[in-house]
Amino acid sequence: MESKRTQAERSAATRSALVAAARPLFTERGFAAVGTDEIARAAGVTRGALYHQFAGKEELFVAVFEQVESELLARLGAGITTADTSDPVAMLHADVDGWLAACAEPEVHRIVLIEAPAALGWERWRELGRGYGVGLVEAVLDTLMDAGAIARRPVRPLAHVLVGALEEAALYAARAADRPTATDEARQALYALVDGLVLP
Amino acid sequence: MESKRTQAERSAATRSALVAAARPLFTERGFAAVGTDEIARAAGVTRGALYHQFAGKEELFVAVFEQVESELLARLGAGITTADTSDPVAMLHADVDGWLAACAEPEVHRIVLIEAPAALGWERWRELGRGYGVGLVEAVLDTLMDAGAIARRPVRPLAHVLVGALEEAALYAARAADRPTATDEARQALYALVDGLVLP
DNA sequence: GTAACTTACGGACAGGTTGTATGGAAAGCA
DNA sequence: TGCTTTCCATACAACCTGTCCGTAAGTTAC
Repeated sequence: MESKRTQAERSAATRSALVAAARPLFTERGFAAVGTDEIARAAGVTRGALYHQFAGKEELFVAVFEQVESELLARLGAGITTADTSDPVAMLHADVDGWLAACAEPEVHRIVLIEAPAALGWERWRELGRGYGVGLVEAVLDTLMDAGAIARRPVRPLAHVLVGALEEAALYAARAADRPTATDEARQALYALVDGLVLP
Repeated sequence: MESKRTQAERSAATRSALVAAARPLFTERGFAAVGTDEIARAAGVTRGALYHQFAGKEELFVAVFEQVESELLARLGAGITTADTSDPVAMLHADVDGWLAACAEPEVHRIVLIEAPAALGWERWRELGRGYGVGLVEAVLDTLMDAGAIARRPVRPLAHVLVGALEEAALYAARAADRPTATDEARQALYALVDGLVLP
């Protein structure tokens, strides 16, 4: 019976139902264009439940954002930790490829790259993202600097700049009319950029 | 007398008053957080005038965006056209410096980099920006490719990726607690990136 | 110059949105 | 079982956007 559910289970079910309902709506129409009533109805509850579980619409968006980000991180992290540093160019290229492949999903580029910075503000977006994308790039750079493959320099700013390049490349590729061609163009541009970092 | 103003003058005055009023409001609080009534009152008119002059709030934002962008372009273009291609590294570094200096203004990074992609959608943002930032970077790259300073490759994707890096660097620098240090870190990171493009 | 017409603007209205307050149902605890 | 706390639905208040209509200012025709 449903009656035997514990409070924690009830809350968790409602929260995940709301996040699951909001996720495709935010992906397709953006944060501002979709209302809380539509989300609640899609989740099979009312706005009352939404405002009980989340401080507001923005906090619900944060939950969606973190879900997408953590999935993205898990996906990229798996490919990165298995690389070896003896061929830094190949390693960097593999990372670029993994990123572009992941960003082919509309969820990532719409929620993570488009809506989040405006809905949350750039500062909070970056703060949340530090543990994700930027942190990952920092780890890669740090590994390669330790291995002597690229010049030692402050990691964080370089990681930020690279993340900016990666994000823009992903958007360029994802929104183009001829997506395969654009993806390849973006890939080559990123290759050119990261190859320049590797010491001869 | 006011009575002798022509219709075109009246419209132009109202439009520029609205844009001038909206610009600092959007800069400080963002597109979504400031209402049309507040803008109209700050401009000394009513919402009726706003909706007569602009199709909607979004179109007013576009007018603000284009004003900021065109000022930015004029500022950067002046420094770029006077450079010479004999020293490509110095030329690229000068461009980077000019960009970072321009983005120190809150108007640029808030309106152009944060609000615009979400308020207008990434596609329209990019479309409007093609004539501005991306176009400028394309011009620089094209010049250097013609001069043989960097390898010939598709210009547009590389320009996009670089613009992404430039934008993220500007945001990183502008929002840091210790801005001078962060600006220098961002500058060095961008130098490392663009230096890697220059042929030996 | 004035009459007919177009453009610019102010005020009021309808529709929809977020966030809150209130009441009841379900679960935890004694 | 009785009492408290948590969870959720409904109703409500305060917005905000976009539209409608009336009026005033400017333009054109006669």
